[in-house]
Amino acid sequence: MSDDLGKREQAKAERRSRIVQAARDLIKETGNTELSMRLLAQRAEVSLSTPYNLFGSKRAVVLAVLEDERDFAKRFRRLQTTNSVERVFAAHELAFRYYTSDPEFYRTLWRALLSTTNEDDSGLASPERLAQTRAIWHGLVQAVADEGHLTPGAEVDLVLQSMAHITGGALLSWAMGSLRTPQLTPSVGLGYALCLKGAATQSGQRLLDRHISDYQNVLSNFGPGVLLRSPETL
Amino acid sequence: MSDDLGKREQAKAERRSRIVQAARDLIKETGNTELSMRLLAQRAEVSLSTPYNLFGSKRAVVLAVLEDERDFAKRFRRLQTTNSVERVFAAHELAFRYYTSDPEFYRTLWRALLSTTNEDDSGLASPERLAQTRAIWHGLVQAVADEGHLTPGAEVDLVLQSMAHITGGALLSWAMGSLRTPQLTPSVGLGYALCLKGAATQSGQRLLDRHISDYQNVLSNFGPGVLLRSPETL
DNA sequence: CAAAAAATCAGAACGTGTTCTAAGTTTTCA
DNA sequence: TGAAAACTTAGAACACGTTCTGATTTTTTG
Repeated sequence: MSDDLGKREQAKAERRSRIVQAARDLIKETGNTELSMRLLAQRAEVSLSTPYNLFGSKRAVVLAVLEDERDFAKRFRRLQTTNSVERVFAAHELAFRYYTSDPEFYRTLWRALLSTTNEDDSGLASPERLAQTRAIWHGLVQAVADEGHLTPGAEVDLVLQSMAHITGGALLSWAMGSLRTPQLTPSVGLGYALCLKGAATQSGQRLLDRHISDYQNVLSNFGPGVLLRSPETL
Repeated sequence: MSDDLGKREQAKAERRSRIVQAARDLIKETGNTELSMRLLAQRAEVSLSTPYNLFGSKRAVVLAVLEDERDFAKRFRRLQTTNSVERVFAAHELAFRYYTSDPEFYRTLWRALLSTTNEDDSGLASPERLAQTRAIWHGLVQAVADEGHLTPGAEVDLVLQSMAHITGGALLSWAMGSLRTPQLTPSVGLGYALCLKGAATQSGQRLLDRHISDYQNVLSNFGPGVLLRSPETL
């Protein structure tokens, strides 16, 4: 009776979390095997219809698993570094540690997101999460500009967009198997550094050079056996 | 009898091309609607099994449509510009003119490639085509380096990789609806320019600055209504 | 020319995501 | 308390990609 959001809503939330948890467990167990909605329903002890009532599609369920798992914003807050440039790369490494710490899991997740057809536009994350991480990254790069490391003519939003493309492209290659897990973080980091340096002042360029050579060294150590895709993807 | 590759092989090639053509027609007609294998077989006047015998999967058929449609290498050869930097962007605009000239078609194609599960690794293009376009782009960027526009320490292959990620990420956003068609080419071009400038010498930076401001101007004209994704895609 | 090899064919079948219907069950509300 | 609203449920159904079978046709080959 003194429930905050009613008994009905509470039961719904409980089913929701049971579904998300079952989905996560199934992905972690079967790994490569794509999880099926029938199996998921069985595991979560709900009917096949229920996930569709509560989430709308398999894609939405997988997305919920992802958002349940990753709490980038929280971890990000306890990030302290000397200058804005260092903070960008600390955030980057923090973000990608999720993927590299459990590659099988996140690769499956990412693949499931890609494979399910997106009738509307939906994108690859919920609007709220999108806005949140976008705000974080905007703040990070804006700080670089505010500290005088970016050319006044450079538009922060456009640099961010290039960085977003690098992220998406790298994760795509990674999910498809063209990019191996140890290369993922440094490859994206190098891309960030190059883009930023392309918009940087001399002081910024100096700070970025160290990261560029660091990432380059890591990547070069993989030797010529590295699988590379041409810029002309299609 | 005097057939070059036997009557049987010839008939196979004929069926192959009929299937590819039917697939292209169906995509061009129905646009948004994903083409179904049953409809495709009916249209190509073959049985449902035949496309699987000849191509192996729907993904492979779509890929064949793509390679049939795009002949980037051929068009690329008659590209003449003053210096290596200009040639990079001329090639870029040439490559993306395919997509922007028939957005519906290529978006559907690109989506079909993403949606079909890739059990092995296969990537997003056939190995031959991949090697070909990769060779072209490697030559383009290597020329920039050879003309002294790139820092000696910069590794061409790694710059190429960043550019490849930008391409993939942008096309992904575009296919998912986050990036609109008029923004596609300038957005990728800006990314290329930033990455290259990040690895460029002063002479190279001067040449790239013009492209950067050009692309920035185009993109700024779309106003603040631009849909942007954060670097933290997931 | 006849046997053998190769490919296509129609059609059924499997598992998939998703939708729908016709019951049940449980909460809400007057 | 009792009616109404909200949800879940089991189960069938649809279209899809893909695989398989057995019969048929066509090309090669000796």
